[in-house]
Amino acid sequence: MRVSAKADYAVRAAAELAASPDGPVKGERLADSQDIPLQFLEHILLDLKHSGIVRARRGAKGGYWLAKPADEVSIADVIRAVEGPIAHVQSAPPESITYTGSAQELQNVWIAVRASLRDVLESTSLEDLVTGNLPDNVRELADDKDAWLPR
Amino acid sequence: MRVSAKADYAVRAAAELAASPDGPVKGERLADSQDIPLQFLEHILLDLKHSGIVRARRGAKGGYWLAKPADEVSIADVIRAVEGPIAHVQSAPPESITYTGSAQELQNVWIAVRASLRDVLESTSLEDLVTGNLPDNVRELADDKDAWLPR
DNA sequence: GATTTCGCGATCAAATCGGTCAGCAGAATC
DNA sequence: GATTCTGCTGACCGATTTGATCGCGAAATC
Repeated sequence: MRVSAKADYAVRAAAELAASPDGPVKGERLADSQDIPLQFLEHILLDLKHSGIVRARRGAKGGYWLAKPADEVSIADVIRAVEGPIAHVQSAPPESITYTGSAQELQNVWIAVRASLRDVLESTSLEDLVTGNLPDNVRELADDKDAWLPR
Repeated sequence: MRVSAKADYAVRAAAELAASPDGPVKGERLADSQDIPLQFLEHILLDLKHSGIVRARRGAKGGYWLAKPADEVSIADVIRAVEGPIAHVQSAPPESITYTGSAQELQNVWIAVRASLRDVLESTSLEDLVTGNLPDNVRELADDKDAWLPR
């Protein structure tokens, strides 16, 4: 249940792209501005490219840019591009697992977990992220004081 | 963002305990009924014991039982006992991370992610799980047809 | 054709994951 | 009090994942 460095980096790089007016942005600039190891970032950007979130051109004047408008790319899209499915249990999707005995209802819980993650990550676009205009449901969750307490 | 085998096992074993009328349940029976490797399960049960969720007695007539009523133990408690904090980003709690530039709002998103996970896992008790009587918010999420679709 | 920048596979050290082994420590039974 | 049962615990293990780095090829620009 943790967010990997890779996913975190990916979202930050994508945000940086979303905030840059069109035209290619060099990998190095992304790495600098978000303090991400350049060579690692390049692999991440490659993943993003493979899943159609980003485009790239080489050579001088080359760089990366978003393949779609920033309001059509969700944070979930970005995470999936680098990490695969968002909420797997034992490496299998929750809808494919069945439990026996007293744990029978557990599948519903994992489904609910995935749904609640999606509610946040799917509804927040890169544009929401860079403008600070988070969707109401997300803002509500983040504004709850208890949400900031560790456990 | 995945649920480990350990966490899955832990919840299932705890559910089995919650469903068993008091009196110690042997590790072997838990392992059998939930199809978990016994020796691995014993480590898990030890974690649960160390965090005060379970008690145990050795020897003949020994076994494990819940230290508290099943409606006072949440699934979140169980997961935390074996996996540590529920939603860390790069191994750090989201409230301790600060982002710069275009990613400044990202912290709020991670906080919201954690909050939404808590909404599900904290509100569901072992009793809810074994009776199938899931909290309304959880049931609502699980009943959504879209929640069952892979992505 | 020189330079710049991405593309991508190979490699790597360290950590994590899922699990087994073996031996010790209490509790019950005889 | 000896035996048996069952949990307690640390050591260990192979495989995978994580978080990178290196090196070289391929495109684009000048």
